[in-house]
Amino acid sequence: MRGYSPSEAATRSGFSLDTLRYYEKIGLLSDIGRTSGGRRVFTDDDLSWLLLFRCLRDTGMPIAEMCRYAELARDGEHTAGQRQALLERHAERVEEQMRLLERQYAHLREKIRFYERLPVGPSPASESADRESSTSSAP
Amino acid sequence: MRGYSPSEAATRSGFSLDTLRYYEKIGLLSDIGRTSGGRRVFTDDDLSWLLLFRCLRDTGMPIAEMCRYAELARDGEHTAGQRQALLERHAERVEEQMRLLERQYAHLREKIRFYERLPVGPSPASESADRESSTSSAP
DNA sequence: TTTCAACCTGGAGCGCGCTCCAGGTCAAGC
DNA sequence: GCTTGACCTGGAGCGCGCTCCAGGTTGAAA
Repeated sequence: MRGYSPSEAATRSGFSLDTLRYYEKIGLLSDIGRTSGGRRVFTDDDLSWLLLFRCLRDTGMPIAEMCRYAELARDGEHTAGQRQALLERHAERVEEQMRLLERQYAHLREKIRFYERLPVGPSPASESADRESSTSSAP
Repeated sequence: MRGYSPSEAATRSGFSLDTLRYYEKIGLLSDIGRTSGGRRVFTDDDLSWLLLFRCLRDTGMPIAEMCRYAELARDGEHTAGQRQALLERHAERVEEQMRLLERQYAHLREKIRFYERLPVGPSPASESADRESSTSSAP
């Protein structure tokens, strides 16, 4: 149950100092402890919240929805069902995101293979042949 | 080699009409054909560019970099190497993105399993036990 | 011939998620 | 006691990628 300085919390969570302050300002983080002098002190608990937020942001959840989740958590144990549902909906979106990403990655790889097959350097041979489909400047 | 109306190009590419116009304005698309009356006519070739842009956007490439790619393509066959390199760098970033997404998806799933294990509804049993790690309001 | 939806242009506006700044305070080390 | 760097606040600004708007034109169908 140690306390972490703002910069330590920043490095551990991967958020910038400004972002941590911003998150507190908009109410995503709340009740962050302070020293007598007014400096923030982050607990392990705060840190695990931050890691969750890191997860949710990295998977594309908008901040407004994270706020909703945090709010529910603050409202107490009886919102557990809603929180679970929220995360499950998000997980589904993430799955779709992963499928899309994989599809488009395959597309990208195909494109790269097109270049790999290309005759390289100053070989005066086929230009404008073995294009992809059409006859003009293909991507 | 048919021609497509703007709205057809939009639905086929998944970009909005405004986005297509925007892409032309910033020079990402160029030399889009016009009717005598000034309406855009998209060719199959334009469409395949759009599908490539769709791929690159979906995988997170910034527009500026797509512009760079398009510019290189316009500069002719001799930039093929640069274009290939650009795509390969991007593919590497996409791979990292996929790894991160998968990691965080696992994290998210774990979180959800935490809720699934939770005693549900008005069972007066353990509250504030079987939390994740600490003793206070865990995420 | 008239209608009307689809299109055109230039430019302003917006939502998101930070990021930066000025001007000040705090506290650990010398 | 002084220095110095980490921290504080409120609020403005920014970069990105569109999105919307006003006001006008086009062209296919009825």
